[in-house]
Amino acid sequence: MSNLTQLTSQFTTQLSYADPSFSGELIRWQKQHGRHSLPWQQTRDAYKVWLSEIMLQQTQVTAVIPYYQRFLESFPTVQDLAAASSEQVMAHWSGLGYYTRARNLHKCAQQVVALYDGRFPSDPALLKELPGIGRSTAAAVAAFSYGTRAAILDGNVKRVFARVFSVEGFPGSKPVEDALWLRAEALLPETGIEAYTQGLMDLGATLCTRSSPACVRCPFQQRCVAYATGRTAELPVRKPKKQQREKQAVMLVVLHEGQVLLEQRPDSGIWGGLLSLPELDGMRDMDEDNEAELADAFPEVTRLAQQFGDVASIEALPPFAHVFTHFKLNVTPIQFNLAKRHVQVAEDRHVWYPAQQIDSAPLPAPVKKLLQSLLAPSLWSAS
DNA sequence: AACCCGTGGGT
DNA sequence: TACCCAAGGGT
Repeated sequence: MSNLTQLTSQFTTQLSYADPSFSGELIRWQKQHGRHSLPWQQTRDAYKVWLSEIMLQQTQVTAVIPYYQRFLESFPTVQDLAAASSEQVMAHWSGLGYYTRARNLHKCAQQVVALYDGRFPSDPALLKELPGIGRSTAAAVAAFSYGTRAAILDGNVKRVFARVFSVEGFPGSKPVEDALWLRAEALLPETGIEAYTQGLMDLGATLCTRSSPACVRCPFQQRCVAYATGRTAELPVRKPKKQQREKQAVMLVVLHEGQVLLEQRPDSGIWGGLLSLPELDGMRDMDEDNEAELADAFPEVTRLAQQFGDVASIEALPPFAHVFTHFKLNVTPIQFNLAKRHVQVAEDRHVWYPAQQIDSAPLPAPVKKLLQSLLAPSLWSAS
């Protein structure tokens, strides 16, 4: 195939995706049936739009709302966020997951202040260069804040397109995603980008849901190939599953006079940049013989605890499991009550944290939950 | 290009 | 229960 033929073919393909009636129907539907009173709507403040879009990455609306409100109360402007300490930002994000988002959020705020005098650019190409903003988030921020004509492609859009146009293949794979981007660009309306973009999200979130979609109320019922062929349950194609691994960790709960010993985790890897409980030798791959291994670990973990002070008593706490997207972590917490605390070197990653402040500490959700149950107010005086 | 990165809710 | 997956980005 000649280069010219190839170009012509691509161009023709892209043109064939275009269909003004698609955006027209969606915009009409969004204005009448879409969502209009989410906390980050009814504003064109790019800071608020951007904050909501970052929080909503791979995260459901109901989970985001309280975090969004707390963030705005503590950091009303991008300048406030840029000036905040890293620990303040991480503490506000604690429990929301994907903590790289929080570090990038902080970096992004600082860059917007330094490079753009606190005003987010309206050009998606410039937005995409900022930390934590990819192609889809850049388009959403530009569209909602400035009315810029740009295409999003999130999970909602992938699901709607996969069904309406019967797009085969896992939407996360490169070739399928490329094809979906082509459609997303081709279907953009000439005007009304805000209602159109919101409409794609609303349709996917409220009607065209993963299971039992409300096709009877769908504006695209007439043109939906998956509906016509009874394949809404098969599209979009599921992610190919791979077998999950299990890991185990022994966590130390070292207590002394109402304070608990915490450890700063590295920026990369699981729970990056958060505080957490000290662990025995990191997280280990699970083998068949983990009970024996745990028994072996007891003297080892005791020696570790003795680095921090004189151990007065030891108590095995109930083990629990935490399931991640890609592995399952079995945690064995062991409590050490210290009679006397050793002096710490200044630059190590350990910190004594007051039990009263656990609620606002930058901790992973399961660790915070464990400490909250353990360090209930009535027990503060215990050790 | 495929994999890594959290948590909570739904089925 | 175990599995799926949600307003994705970084590497």
